[in-house]
Amino acid sequence: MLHVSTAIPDFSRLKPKGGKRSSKREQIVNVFLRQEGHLSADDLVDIIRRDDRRVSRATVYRTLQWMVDAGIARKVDFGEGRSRFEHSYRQPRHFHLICTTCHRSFEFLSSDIEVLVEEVARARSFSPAESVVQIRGMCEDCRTGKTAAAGDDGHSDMVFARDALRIAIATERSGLEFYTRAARVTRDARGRKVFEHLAAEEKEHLSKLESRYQELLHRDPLLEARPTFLFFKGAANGIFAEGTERLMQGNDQQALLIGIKCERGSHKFFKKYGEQFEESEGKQIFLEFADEEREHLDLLIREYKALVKRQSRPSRAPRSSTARASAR
Amino acid sequence: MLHVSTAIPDFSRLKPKGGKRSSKREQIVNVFLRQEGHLSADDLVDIIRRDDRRVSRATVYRTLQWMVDAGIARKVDFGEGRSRFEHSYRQPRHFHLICTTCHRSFEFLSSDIEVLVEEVARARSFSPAESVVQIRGMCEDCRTGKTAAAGDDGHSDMVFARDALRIAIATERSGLEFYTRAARVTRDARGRKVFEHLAAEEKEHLSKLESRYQELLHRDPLLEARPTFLFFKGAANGIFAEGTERLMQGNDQQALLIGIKCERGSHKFFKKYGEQFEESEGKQIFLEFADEEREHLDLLIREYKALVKRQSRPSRAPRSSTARASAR
DNA sequence: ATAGATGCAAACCCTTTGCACATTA
DNA sequence: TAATGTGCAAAGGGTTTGCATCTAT
Repeated sequence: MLHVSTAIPDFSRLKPKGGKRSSKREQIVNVFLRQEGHLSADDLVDIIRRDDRRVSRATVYRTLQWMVDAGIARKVDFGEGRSRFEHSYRQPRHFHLICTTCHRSFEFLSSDIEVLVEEVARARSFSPAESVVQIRGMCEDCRTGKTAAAGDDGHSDMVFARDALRIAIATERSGLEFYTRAARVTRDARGRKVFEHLAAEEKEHLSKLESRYQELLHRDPLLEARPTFLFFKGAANGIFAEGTERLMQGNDQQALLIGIKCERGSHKFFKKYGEQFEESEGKQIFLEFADEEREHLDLLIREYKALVKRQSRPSRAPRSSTARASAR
Repeated sequence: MLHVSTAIPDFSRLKPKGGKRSSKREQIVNVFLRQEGHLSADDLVDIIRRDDRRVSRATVYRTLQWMVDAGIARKVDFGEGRSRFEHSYRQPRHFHLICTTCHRSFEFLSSDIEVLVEEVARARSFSPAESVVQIRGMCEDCRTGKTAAAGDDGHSDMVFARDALRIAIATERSGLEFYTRAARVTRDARGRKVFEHLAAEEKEHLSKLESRYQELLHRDPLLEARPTFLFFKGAANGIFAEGTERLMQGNDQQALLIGIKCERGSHKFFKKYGEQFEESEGKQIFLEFADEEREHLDLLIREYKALVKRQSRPSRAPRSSTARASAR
């Protein structure tokens, strides 16, 4: 039901230490890459043997080790007493929901959990290399007694793109709210104009993102119902929301500074994750969004500098100190 | 270096299905309970054999299984290809930092991570039974090349009590801030008095908690430097902070409602965790704190009802709208 | 020709089990 | 006595390895 990996990268140059080409290894690698989900060594042996009976178990084990070294595969341990292997080229580290009844596993990413994990590690002076987050329990299918659609989940690129768009849209919305309010509370005419300009841009880009989202849904009408893959709550809701709240308490200069801080946080976040992901529509969305935030950031910085310059001049505009009692 | 388990519960009645008393099993259980940290079956065999050569590996495995069934031990899998076992009577599920260099492991608890994990599970209609969070990397000792103090960390009850106190103090502080501000913005005289009363109570209890904290430090001067075990950021900082912000936008009635919501959240949180923990000073602190919050909650509810009643009467008291600028 | 890949079977590691014997209720 | 615990050795499952053989460069 879920589509097969589309863009298989050139793994031939990924050889760990210049191994030789060999038909068997390539065969095993190809079969592995064609599979979705989390395979045990035995699963892979079975699948390989369907095509070619004369492949030894040892070769499969050796090839799996080779793939791990080459960065093609990642070894995961679900506590079953044996290892499983998943593709590692397509996406960075991620977390798992593991059904202890049907033994299927489902992937998700959570920047929020990652942030907390990093905080814990820092607090304990620990250098984290790899984090394992596994939620074990019973999946919906097993609970409701549905005929579990065989195989693992193997999240598709489209779900990834959908979630990336949702996060971008949520961020864009809170950015729009921020600039709208900033424009309202800014007294300096030029500053207000900047915020109005940015609000207009956010609005335009928001509608672009929304139509892109619709277009995605059009490609797969069932897409919206698919389970969430990216849990990026903090990023989607938090970055601008906090700034918006702080807007009321500051002057024009501070409003610009808050905007700068928000855009910088947003830019860094989307860039960081965008770069981690492998080639995919979701990655594109993250990187494009990072670029847009960067542009806003640059504009805000320029305006901030200009404002400081203007204010430091002797003939600076008089500051109004009336705190408007806006609708409360 | 870290103290040995103090209050070993009566595990003789914890027998899974009425097993018989036997010297060997008791011997193994006692040795296990005397150890700190995460032992492999082999570790345990070695230790047992130091006392008594005539204990078979099979018996140790069987006894470990028995302890898991009895709730004395918990099996953990650190992905080493073998199981490890930790005490399970002292604390509920927790997470691990695992040093892949020296193979020691360190425990921590994070309600914040737990909350996120539950959110993910809910979003994917998954019934979580058990969550595994492992941060793998390099510990401070290995990074700085210090002579790693052998053995695992085995967090002590005192660290637990210290962290429980810290969380209680942080919550108390933000509660104090909440009531102080609530008293300032409340127009209704009786309502104001309630908030003032609660603020005074929080202040008093705060100083009690602080002196208890000092007393704990006095018992172990190095305690403050020990690494954090409880990461309860959201609980410590979040519950009242949000309410404090919302205070400004509401009327007296809403202030009471916000207070009720905060105290209820706080009470539920401390009760939930307090009940999970095994007998210890930390558990006591959590439960005592939960009780205090419950009292506040009840008071607030009574006051809220009284206020509603008064306001619904025709001859209601005139509202004074003077916001007292109390000592700030 | 030579380094590396493969197949096979044996070895390994951790863990469980069958069975005879010992211990406890 | 009946039920359960223990030791020993064997078996089990997953994985690795030694070695002879094969295959690409």
